[in-house]
Amino acid sequence: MVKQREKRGGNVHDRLARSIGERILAGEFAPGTLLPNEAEWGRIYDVSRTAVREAIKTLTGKGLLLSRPKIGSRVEPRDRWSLLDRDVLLWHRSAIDRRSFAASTQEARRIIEPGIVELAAKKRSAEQLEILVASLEAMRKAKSVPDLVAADVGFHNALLQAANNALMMPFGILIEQALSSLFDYTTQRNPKIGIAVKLHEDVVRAIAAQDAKTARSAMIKLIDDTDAIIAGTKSRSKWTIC
Amino acid sequence: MVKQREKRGGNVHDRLARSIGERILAGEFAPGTLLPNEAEWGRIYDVSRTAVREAIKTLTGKGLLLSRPKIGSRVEPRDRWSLLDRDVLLWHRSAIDRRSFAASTQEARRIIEPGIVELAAKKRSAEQLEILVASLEAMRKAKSVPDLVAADVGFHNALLQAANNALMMPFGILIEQALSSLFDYTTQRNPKIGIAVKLHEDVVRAIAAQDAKTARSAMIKLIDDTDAIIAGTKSRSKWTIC
DNA sequence: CAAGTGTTTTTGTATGACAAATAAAAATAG
DNA sequence: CTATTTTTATTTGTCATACAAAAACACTTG
Repeated sequence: MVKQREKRGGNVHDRLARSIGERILAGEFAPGTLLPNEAEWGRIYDVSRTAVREAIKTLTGKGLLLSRPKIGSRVEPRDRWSLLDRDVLLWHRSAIDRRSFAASTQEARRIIEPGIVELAAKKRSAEQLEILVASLEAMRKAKSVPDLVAADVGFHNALLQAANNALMMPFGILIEQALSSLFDYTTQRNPKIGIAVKLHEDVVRAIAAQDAKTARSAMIKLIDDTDAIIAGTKSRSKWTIC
Repeated sequence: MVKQREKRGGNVHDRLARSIGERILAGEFAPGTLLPNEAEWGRIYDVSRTAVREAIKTLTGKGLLLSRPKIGSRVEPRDRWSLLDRDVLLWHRSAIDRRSFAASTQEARRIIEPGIVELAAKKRSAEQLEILVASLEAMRKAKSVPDLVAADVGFHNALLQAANNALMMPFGILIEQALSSLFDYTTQRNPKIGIAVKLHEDVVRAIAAQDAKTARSAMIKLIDDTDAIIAGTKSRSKWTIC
C-alpha cells in the first residue's frame, strides 16, 4: 500500500493517473515495460479496479500506455507520448532538471514563435490585434511576478490565437510551462520589466503594421532576452521577464 | 439507440470515445455545451455506464471534456484540445474539408520543419544520420504509392528524431496525417518521384555536412513542392510525392 | 433580505460476476 | 521430431448494482 503517494486534491482516478503518469515520466517504468495488472494496482494503491481502469484509460488516451487482454498494459515508446498535453508536459517538467527543461522549451519556442508571429502579422483580425494590445497593457500594469507571468502567458496565447491556425494551439501549453518555469530564474522581488515590455511592444507594432519580417526578428530578440535571463544575467545587466 | 454509430473494430469504450470524439470535433457539441449525462449516453448507445465513463475519461484526458459532479461533462474550449493527439487529429481531419486540412497542415509544416532540419543539422548523431540515409533508400525502393507515403513518413520521423528535442516529437503525428492526406491528391498510378527524392536528398546532404542554412532552404523547397502538388500540378509538370 | 439549510442531481467509487481475447502450454498429427 | 491444433490460464473488457460525495438550486429561517 502506497498511501503516501496519494496526492492531495482531486478524485481517486485522477490522482492515480497523475501518480502513475509521473512515475512513467520519471523513468520508473521505461517504454516497453509491462506494468502491474489492474488488480495489482488496486492492491498497491488500495483502490478499486474501477478507479484503476479509469486512470489507465486516461493515460492510454495520452499515448503513454497500450492495454491488451491477457498481456496487460505496456508503456508505449516515447515518440507516441503526447508531450504537449498539459498533464504530460507537467510530469515531464518535474521529471527532468530545470536547466534542460528550460533549454528544450526555449529551443522549441525559437522554432515555433517566429513563425507564429509571421502568421499573426499576415492574418490577424482587428479584434485579435486589440486583444494583443490589451495583453500588453496587462503586462505593464502587473505588480507582482506571478501577475507578470500570467499576463505574459496571456500575451503569447493571444499571439497564438492571432496566427489563426488551430494546429498551433497545443503549443500554448508549452509556452505557458516555459514562462512559468522561468519564474524559477527570477529570484528578485521587483524585476525590471521595462526592457521586456518594450520587446513585446516591438512585436505588436510589427503585427499591427502587418510587417511579417520585422515581427519575426522582434520575436527572436524577445527569445534571446529570455535566454539571457536563463543564462543567469551574464549578458545583460538588468533582469527582465519575457 | 444509435447502434449504427457503433463503428467496427475495437472494444466498446474505444468505439464510444471515437464516436463521441468525432461528434465533438464535427461541431455537433460546441465548446461550452453540456453533454448528456452518463446514464443517458448509456441509453443512447445501449452500453453500460462503466463503458461510458471509460470513454469519457479518454476524452477528458485529451482535453476535450471536463466533468464535475452535479454538473455533468462540458466540452472544453478549443484551445484546450490536444489537437496534436493522434486520435483528435484524425477526428479533426475527417471533420473539416480536405483542402483546408491540407492548407493548415502545410502552414504548420512550413513553420516547424525548417527549424527541425536546422536542429538536425547541428545536433544529429552519426547513427541518426544513418537512419535518415536508410529512409531515403526506402523511398527510392518504394513501388506503390502507399509504400512511398510510408517511407516518406519514416523519413520525416527520422528527421524529427535527429533534431534531438523531445518536445518536437508530437509533430510527427501532424506530418504523418499531412502526408497521408496528400495521398488524396495523388490519383495517378505511378507518380514520378524522381524530383521528390532529389529534394529529400538535398536535405540529407546538408544535414550530413552539418550545414543548417542549406538544410533549411532545402526543406523549404521540399514543402514548396508539396504545396505545388496540392495546388493541382498547376505550377509543375510532373506530380511528385513529398 | 440574507444566511444558512436541505434537497436533488450528477459524477465518483466500490464490489462482484462473467465474457472475450490471447499468449503460452499441452496434446496431437504427420 | 517437428508442425499443427487444442486446451488452459491470465488479463483486460463489460455489465449490473449500490452507495458516497460534491455542488447547484430551492427553500426555509433569522
